[in-house]
Amino acid sequence: MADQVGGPAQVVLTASVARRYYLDGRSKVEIAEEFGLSRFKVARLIDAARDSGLVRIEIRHQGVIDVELSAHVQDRFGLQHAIIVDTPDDHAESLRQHLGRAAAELLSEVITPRDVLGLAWARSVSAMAKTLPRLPGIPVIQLTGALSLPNDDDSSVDAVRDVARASGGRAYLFYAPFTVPDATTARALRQQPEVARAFDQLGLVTKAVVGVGLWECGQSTLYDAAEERDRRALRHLGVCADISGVFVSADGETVKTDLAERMIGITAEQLRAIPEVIAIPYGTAKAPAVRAALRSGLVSGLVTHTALAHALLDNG
Amino acid sequence: MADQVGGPAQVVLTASVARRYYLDGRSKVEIAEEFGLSRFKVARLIDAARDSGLVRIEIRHQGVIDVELSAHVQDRFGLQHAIIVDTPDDHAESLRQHLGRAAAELLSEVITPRDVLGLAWARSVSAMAKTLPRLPGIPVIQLTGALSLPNDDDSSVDAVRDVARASGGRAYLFYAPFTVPDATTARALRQQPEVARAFDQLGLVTKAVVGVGLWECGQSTLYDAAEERDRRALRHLGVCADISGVFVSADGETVKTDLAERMIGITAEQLRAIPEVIAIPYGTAKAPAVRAALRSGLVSGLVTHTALAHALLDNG
DNA sequence: CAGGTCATCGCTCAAATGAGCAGGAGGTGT
DNA sequence: ACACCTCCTGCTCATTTGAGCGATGACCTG
Repeated sequence: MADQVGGPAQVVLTASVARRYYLDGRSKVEIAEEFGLSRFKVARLIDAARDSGLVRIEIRHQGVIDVELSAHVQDRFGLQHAIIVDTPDDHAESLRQHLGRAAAELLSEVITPRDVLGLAWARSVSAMAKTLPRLPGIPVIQLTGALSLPNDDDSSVDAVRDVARASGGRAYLFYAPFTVPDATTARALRQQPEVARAFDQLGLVTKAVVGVGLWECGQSTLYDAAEERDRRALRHLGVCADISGVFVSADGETVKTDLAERMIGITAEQLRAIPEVIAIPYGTAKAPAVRAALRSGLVSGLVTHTALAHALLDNG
Repeated sequence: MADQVGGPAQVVLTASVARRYYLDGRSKVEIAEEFGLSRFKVARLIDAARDSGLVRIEIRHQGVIDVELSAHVQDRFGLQHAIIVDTPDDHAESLRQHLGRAAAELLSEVITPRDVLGLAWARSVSAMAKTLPRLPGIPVIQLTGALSLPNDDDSSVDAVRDVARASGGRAYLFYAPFTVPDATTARALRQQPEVARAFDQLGLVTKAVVGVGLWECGQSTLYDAAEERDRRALRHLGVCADISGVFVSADGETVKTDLAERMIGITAEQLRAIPEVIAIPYGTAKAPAVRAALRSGLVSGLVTHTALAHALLDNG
């Protein structure tokens, strides 16, 4: 890698040849004729130019996406897509907006007119829905009920409606809570025409966007909304992450729970049947949950920020 | 050139492919197999990566040589060699040393065991001789007499002796002034055994190093040493530059002068017969003289500094 | 919904390129 | 001086790559 090109005349010649080749896009044969050299000599000069560092090639992106890190994460976890946004993560709201925008761009890029889109309830999914510019006219299916949050004007329904409006396709939405006190109520709700109609479409969903929660206080809206009994029960069952209501252990196994019977939402089997599931997690604290989600194989796409990506790689 | 790569997934894919291709040196076919693409797709991604600026290729040299400028000058004036040294030009002595070092490197690079080297009298040639590391055992011929300079311990003879010592070859040197008062004395001096022996070799010289002076006060040691009559006479003859005693007009024509008969040195014809003549001019004021010298075709190699190179190109 | 327009894709064929090899020049040690 | 050694050069042949083409599909418009 040290400058081993030779004397100054050699350096100048090498630089000229390298310029013609890399910057002007000439072929080595052309260059050989121009300089009166053999094409082999030209090839060796160019090799020397690269080895010596006289030619420097760098790949970088001036946008907010860290392409190297994205590729690394994608490769490391065998994902179909990984978008790592280089953004400060001190403010949750702005972070969510940035990730939402990136996810919206990703979605509008990968969606085709033949797709059927599923949306789970999550604040990051809502953020995405708001910045989504325009989609082909595809059906949009609501995957889960909604949890009402204090200081929050979004709901799962809004996201589905927003996206369906952007696409011009049909919206399968319903108004129902994510969790109810008992299994009977849940069954009854699932019989509701709107809910049933949406859930009938679940098998057709080809792409979905979900959130990921860590089964700890403040790291999952589902956890925060649950009763203490359920929190403990699931923790004892080894639940580490919830993927929009589907529970997963630290080693990536799905976990069957009683709570599931009291929920209005997609099941683990149905989620696994979706070819592409994009998650939009944020916050380094969630790293164990994201790791579990990635291990489970339920998630095939990831949109997140650099800090969480590094956390994933450091101990992944 | 604007980012026209597509969405974020595309950007990440393109970056990965570009990395594999440019940084890891994989073939496009390999990359295509690895990513499950056609090799055409890979090629188009790589093209897009270059066009969009995602891949940036730059050619630069961390040494003192400005390779781009050197190549430009070499091309512009059709030179065999051009070495432009990027060095501050406020101090003549340090400038001379830098150019001398560069010229020494150039010379030791281009000289072969079959060459016969000619050295003219010039301070820059002396500077070169001092830093010359080692050469093949070749003959070294003194091309001109010497001018004694105040505050200067060098002479043409020293340079020839230094270089001959570095090469281990034979030195054809003599002790004579560059100019004498009358033609008769000059003829007599040329009959001197040492001088005659050196001049007999002139036809064999294959490479020479010379200085270039501008025919103005302070820009040519020959001018400064000349009498006022000669200064004016040559100016009226249109002399612009002196190339180690060979006079050239601004449009590059050699100029016959009376002064030439009173000089001990190489003639225009003899100089032209030398396949490679390297000049080491410095100081932006000399730009017109250097231009004249390059136009004359007598000089085929140039070692100088960035400021003079820019001056040459600006109005060349 | 039909037809036009545009971009994208993968193909063919010829040119460009790389890996490895043999010959030769220059340098070196005995 | 001689043999040896190493570096450099240009070659052959197989692989890689690029230019241009037709087909496909998405989007636009009437």
